[in-house]
Amino acid sequence: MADLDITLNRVSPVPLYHQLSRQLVAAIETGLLPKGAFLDNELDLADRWQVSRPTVRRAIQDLVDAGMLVRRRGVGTQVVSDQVRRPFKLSSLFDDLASIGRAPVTTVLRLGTVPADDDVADALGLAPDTHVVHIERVRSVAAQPLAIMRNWLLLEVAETIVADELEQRGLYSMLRERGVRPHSAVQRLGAVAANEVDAGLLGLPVGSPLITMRRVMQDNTGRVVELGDHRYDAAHYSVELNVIES
Amino acid sequence: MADLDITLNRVSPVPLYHQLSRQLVAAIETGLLPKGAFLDNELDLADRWQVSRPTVRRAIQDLVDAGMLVRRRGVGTQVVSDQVRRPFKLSSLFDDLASIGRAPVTTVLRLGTVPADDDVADALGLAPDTHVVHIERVRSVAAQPLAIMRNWLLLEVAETIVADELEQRGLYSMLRERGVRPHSAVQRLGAVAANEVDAGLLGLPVGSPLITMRRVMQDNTGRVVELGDHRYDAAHYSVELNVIES
DNA sequence: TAGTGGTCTAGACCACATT
DNA sequence: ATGTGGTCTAGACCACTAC
Repeated sequence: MADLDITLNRVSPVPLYHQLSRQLVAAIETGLLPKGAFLDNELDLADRWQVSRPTVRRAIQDLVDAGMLVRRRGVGTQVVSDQVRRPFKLSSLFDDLASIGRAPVTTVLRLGTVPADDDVADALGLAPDTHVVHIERVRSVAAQPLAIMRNWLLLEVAETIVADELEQRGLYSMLRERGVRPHSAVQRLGAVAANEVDAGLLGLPVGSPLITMRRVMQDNTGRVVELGDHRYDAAHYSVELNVIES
Repeated sequence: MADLDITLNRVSPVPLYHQLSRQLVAAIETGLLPKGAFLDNELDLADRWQVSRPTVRRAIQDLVDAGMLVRRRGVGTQVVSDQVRRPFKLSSLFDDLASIGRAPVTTVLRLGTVPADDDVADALGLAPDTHVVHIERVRSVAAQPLAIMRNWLLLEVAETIVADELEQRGLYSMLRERGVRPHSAVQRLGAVAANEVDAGLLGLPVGSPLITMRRVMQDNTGRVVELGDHRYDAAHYSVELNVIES
């Protein structure tokens, strides 16, 4: 791996460890560091790259967390995978589909302010009947509906949302623009047989298998901002995630 | 939060940052650090606990990764959730069920050596027709079958597995005993309507919704050890995961 | 015995948010 | 202007693995 050349810019606002980890990822993806290869030890790397050992360790740790490297005490650090490992991020289906090169179309079925029912109020931590913004959308690719997306949002972050914009972008990017910084979400994945309503919206026979995803999202101030209840046509959608032992 | 008393054992083999993070988790779960509360700043904490600031930061980072704390530069570190946040770990269904206090029963339907078909060989990175260990099990709780679990494993790690033991323990704990240290897995979740075979095994009508989970597991040497193809009764099972923005 | 990663320290300077 | 977390350094000692 000695022929791996790393360039660091100490003036850049990008942290050194991140500059390092990006270039390591690139080296693995291009095959310059093939599967099974060992990295040099951390002290040598720190010396060669002219950074401290903690900085080297932090860069390596990012790749370990992504499942691309394995460290073993007394042995060394080794490339375990040359696949692109996509972490399971806080993203919308729109982003998912757009990123795989297909052109999704969104139709807004409902958009308006409604009193929260008990379930919604409980999930968002509001008093029952507090008014919230309710959105219902259908996502399609190549005229094939793939997903029904139902969301309930705090009034103060969503009241300026209009349907036109929702049909062009993902909900999360609109929220970010309004100052909401998503931090964490609890998601529950399950499956159901399509009822009449959902089957009709998706153009499927009643009873077709659907993936259900229910999500409660908090922003970086700890405020619960969004409840999502989505249903995906299981014939055309699945969820991939990487799990790393910690 | 000044009344939070932390005790550290510097002789223990448990790292200081882990001793700290465990006690912070406990303080949050017992309500001693309620939702919304701020931690003192990192320098004060380091001084009070008589550890260095990097050690404090590492302990806090573990809780941030678990979604229990949020850090904001210039502001402070705040408790966002008093929920028990279970990370999505490398675990088997057996562990899941056992941990919620129910008593699962495992029935081994098949256990033996078979030549790998193209799909299995490809997933495990073997030449076609290499022999592998194939296992098929059904998991039940209270006489209700919940899951069908089909696995294919490398001969060298699984050839000593016997059915009796499989009915008492999770597969992963048996692998660990044989020196396999699971490191990462790629999982794909989907849904299907039950076919005749699976419906029969689960005691459900044909067409009932099932959750499918396909998993490829690597150990800490980068070796692909296991392929799993599992089906869960969606009426009785779902998958919960936390997603943290990074 | 030699070499590796794992943990820990005691500082330093900076970017950012708030007052 | 002040206080916060974010980054980075240059060491140290230890636990584990392999030979």
